[in-house]
Amino acid sequence: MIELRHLRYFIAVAEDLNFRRAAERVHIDQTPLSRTVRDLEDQLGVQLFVRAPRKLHLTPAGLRLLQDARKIFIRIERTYRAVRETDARFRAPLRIGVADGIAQPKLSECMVRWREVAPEIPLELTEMRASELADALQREELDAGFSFGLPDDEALAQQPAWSYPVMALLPIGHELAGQSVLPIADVLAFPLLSCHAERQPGLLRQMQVIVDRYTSTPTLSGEACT
Amino acid sequence: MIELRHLRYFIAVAEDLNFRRAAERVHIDQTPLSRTVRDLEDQLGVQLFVRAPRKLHLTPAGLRLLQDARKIFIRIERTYRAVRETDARFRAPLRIGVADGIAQPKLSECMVRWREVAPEIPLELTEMRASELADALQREELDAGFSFGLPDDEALAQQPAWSYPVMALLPIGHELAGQSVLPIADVLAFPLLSCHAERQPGLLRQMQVIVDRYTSTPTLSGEACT
DNA sequence: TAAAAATACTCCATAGGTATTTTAT
DNA sequence: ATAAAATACCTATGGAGTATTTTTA
Repeated sequence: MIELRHLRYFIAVAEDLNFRRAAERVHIDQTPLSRTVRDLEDQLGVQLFVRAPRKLHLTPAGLRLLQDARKIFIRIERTYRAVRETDARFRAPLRIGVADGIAQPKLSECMVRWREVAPEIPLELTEMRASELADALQREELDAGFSFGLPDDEALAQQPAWSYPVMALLPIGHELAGQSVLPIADVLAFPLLSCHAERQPGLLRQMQVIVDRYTSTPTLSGEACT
Repeated sequence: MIELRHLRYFIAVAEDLNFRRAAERVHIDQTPLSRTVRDLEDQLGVQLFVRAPRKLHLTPAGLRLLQDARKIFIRIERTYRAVRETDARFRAPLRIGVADGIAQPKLSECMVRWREVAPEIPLELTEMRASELADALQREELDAGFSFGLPDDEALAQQPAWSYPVMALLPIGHELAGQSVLPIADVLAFPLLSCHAERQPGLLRQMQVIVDRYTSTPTLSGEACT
């Protein structure tokens, strides 16, 4: 079977037209070089060199092989480079930002699933504020992020990933305490504690939407998602 | 050093996504196959497969290598074919026709010289009549030929290759015998034996030219070429 | 005779094989 | 229990080296 070794050695001899010097170039002895070139000729069934005692020269077939073999090596090297580049691109960790105090259980579920789907691609999670997350995405310092929703921005795509139930936290003696499911309107009749406007702007916005919807439409009476 | 062996084995595994079956395809055992693919990965410094216990799949870099490696093998096979064709074309013997009883010493001189100049291209000499030679050249069954001159023909190119001295063969007691150099006119005063009109038409034509020139111009007295 | 390639042989590196273990279904 | 790949170890092919011969300028 013809191997690249054969072609490497052949090229050296064809370029030097001298077995001794060619042998030095490829760091082997003249003997195995001669033998390997001869082996190549046998396998091709073609004479590549005319071996005159003092002068060696290529046959037309040898010239053809020299030209093509050089191109083949260039192609092979290019392939190795492309493969390494592809690897580098895909082995870089997927950089994910987490903002707004996204709950950990969901995230670890995601990470477990990721390991099943693409174990060769590492994940890099970074906790940050929502505004920093938006900036980092803009600057392409992140590949994706999780947050409770960012202000609309043409340069950012937002998709719902999952949802949380809205819970009411009440003092023990509160008149609404004890019911497992509360109509939103009932809850909104009482003063509420807002979340931090700087820290969880997305969450605040979502809460605001709910409050607005249920307080400006008194006839609405459905239950909140449990 | 990465050899074609590595790429051949890699392609088999990448196509089957199963080391066992791939090993059968390339007629080796699963063990050396695994080892060789691993060796390829080490040399490239790139992971080509994701080895999950029951399912094997390519990394993006592996996919890239598969695509490129296939093309490389196609290119290599094409090269071998081109080299063999070049060889076949140039190794075909040079077909030469010899007619008109061309003297052997000159021909063997030519053949010796040819071996020096192009030992890898064999010669194929064929003796034939001059008319056959012309036909064979027309039909491209010969590459070249030697003769004493053929009738002019647009499709044939004729070039003087060498010349012979003209000798007079005389009976021992002849009045002209004994002189080492004879004026042509003296010889032409006697009846001459012509050569065979069918066998050596070219030679006959050349002799006729000489006879015509020297008998129609009685004042001419120079010596023939010695 | 000197210079270059081919021969004859020797050695060892490594390609390939056998037996076994590991791992997850 | 089974199936697939990895590990450990062994064998032997053949790639590479040393010494020598051949051949022609």
